[in-house]
Amino acid sequence: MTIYDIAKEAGVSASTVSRVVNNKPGVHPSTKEKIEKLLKKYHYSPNEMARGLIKQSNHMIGILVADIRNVHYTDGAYTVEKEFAKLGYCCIIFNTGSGSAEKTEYIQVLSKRRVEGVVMIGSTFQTKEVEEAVSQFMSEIPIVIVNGYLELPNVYGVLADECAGVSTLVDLLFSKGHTRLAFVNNCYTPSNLLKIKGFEEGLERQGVKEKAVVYDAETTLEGAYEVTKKLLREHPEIDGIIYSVDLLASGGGRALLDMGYHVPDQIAYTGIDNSVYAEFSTPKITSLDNKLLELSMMAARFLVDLLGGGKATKKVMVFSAIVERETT
Amino acid sequence: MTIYDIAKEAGVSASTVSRVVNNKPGVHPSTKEKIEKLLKKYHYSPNEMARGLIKQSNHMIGILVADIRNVHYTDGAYTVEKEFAKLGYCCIIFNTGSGSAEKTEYIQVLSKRRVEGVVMIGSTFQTKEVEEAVSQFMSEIPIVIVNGYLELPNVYGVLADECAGVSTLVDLLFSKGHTRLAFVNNCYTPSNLLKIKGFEEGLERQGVKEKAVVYDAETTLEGAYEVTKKLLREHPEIDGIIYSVDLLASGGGRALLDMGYHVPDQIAYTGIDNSVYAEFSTPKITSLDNKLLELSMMAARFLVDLLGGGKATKKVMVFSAIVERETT
DNA sequence: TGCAACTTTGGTATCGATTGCAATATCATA
DNA sequence: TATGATATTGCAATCGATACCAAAGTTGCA
Repeated sequence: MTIYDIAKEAGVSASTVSRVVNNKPGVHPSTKEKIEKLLKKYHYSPNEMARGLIKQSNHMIGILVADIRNVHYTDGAYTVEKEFAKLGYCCIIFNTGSGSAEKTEYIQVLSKRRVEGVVMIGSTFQTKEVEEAVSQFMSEIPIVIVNGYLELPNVYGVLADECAGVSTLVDLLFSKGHTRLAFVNNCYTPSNLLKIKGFEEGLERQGVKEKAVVYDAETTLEGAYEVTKKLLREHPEIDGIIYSVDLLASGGGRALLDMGYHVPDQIAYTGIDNSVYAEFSTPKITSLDNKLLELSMMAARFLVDLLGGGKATKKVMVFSAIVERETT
Repeated sequence: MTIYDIAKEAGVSASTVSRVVNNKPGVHPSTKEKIEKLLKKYHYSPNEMARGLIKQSNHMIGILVADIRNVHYTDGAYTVEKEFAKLGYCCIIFNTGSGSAEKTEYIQVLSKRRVEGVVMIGSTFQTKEVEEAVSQFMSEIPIVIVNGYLELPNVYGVLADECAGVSTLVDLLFSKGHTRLAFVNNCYTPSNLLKIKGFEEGLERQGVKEKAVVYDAETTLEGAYEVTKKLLREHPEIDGIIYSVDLLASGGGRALLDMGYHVPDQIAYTGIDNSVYAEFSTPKITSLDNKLLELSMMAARFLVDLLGGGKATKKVMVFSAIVERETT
């Protein structure tokens, strides 16, 4: 059912039907009523592709999510979606994974779809390849990155200050008397590099002169378990561990228990992300809440403002908050 | 940058450029090369709205998710998304919430967007209102519902057999010597009604004559906590509880602990959904895995087949599996 | 050289809407 | 009844692509 079908049956022109569909003035009440009746009868639903084509605007935005294993990220995506659905926008969501190749591919797809704005969620969007793809295919529309930033005129960033956050974790551990700290990392994302930086800065601020102890682990419970055992074998003096993600902290905590350590007196540890792992592990894990949900909400608001022709801050850093539980 | 801009600069017609863009034969190699150079130079990206309009197909599908608090649902949505992204489809995702009004609204939105297929995730799509909206606005495209079904020619269902599942939970409890059972329900969704039915059928099969004990609780840890206490005050004989969702089981379990019950000897309980609550609560909760991820994957495959002109089973019931942990 | 066969290219209609302008109808007033 | 003002309506161009068909150009062979 097109606007022409309706027009023919009503004995009017397509223009008139269009006016009725869009509730525009200048249509005789009786004509309007007749047309409205037909619209209902045939459940007419305007073709948004055609409309988008002529209007040069389709009320679609794109959402790219880097890591769907992180519930905060997916929740963030839905937050953005809800915010835009309220405004009558459609969201095209792609789960890009952590690689750059897929990301640039999806950037091109979104460009072809002529989305009017994009929200990217994840620190892994902060790469040269993404930057290039954006500047080539998306230089005309506003882009807001959650937990990332690119130095381009149309890109805005809403980031957790993970560096500062982790250094406050160091402070916390020191304040509880844990001064020989180690960091267990899972992978070298921009975000994790900041965490390590925060770890080192925290130690420095506390006057520690030696090189920071950093171990690598697989992103699994078992990986963390093994690495934690290895860590304490090689560095028995360690009495505080910061894990780059809660998952690791959960697996590591189990290792500590099995090794007979008393938590948190003898050894304390924290996770990062304040995920379900932190909340539901035994013992419950002290963690750093990056407030990704708030960040996503802020990103959505920014994009809304930008689409409305308004301004937004180019780069916002939000402080993370420590959620203290039973491991410190 | 449109195809005409490229054509003008190359000194050819739009038709020729179109042929090159779509890699169609019949273009002289030298012409082709010249055009390709320009396409790269200007980062030409074809307007998919225009393309969709003329081609009468835009490679978009819609995903409606009823409940984003259920991680399995959101995971399911991403599973579907990934499956379709592989095939070059775009997914428009809407989080509809549990109400019917929003659902019918989003069905209309998807219809205007001319999506070629839809996946709905959640039992709450199984309502009269949704059925009507679908038959009015979406009778021409294939729809697959995860955990739901509608009696319409273009609707396909992939469901967990929750009724059978819960009755096997009853069997499990009986086999462990727990014969005075209660069911704690959170809300009366079609899915939960089936669970209750399974509960009653299970009891009947085990030869229980009395009326099944069913309590209602808010969908919160605290709600389950309170209701569990009330339940055991009013029915001290109860020695087994099935909670309609893991969240309740987690909260209820805490109440049992606080009341001094010994789990699972004195009283046993289970959740449903096999969510993080089941896995991470202490004690770890025995739960029913509805295999929503597999269901979603199956739904995606069905829709792919249907879009490819193939057939799919109208309604598939998948057996749920008990994941036994520490509470039974 | 002439003609058929094939390759390459362009013209034009089309998809389903919107929109400015022109045309017509309606009405009030002189 | 004539006139101008206003209310309705339709025409035709447009958005950015695709696709069929015709036209032009090229090649091979008699």
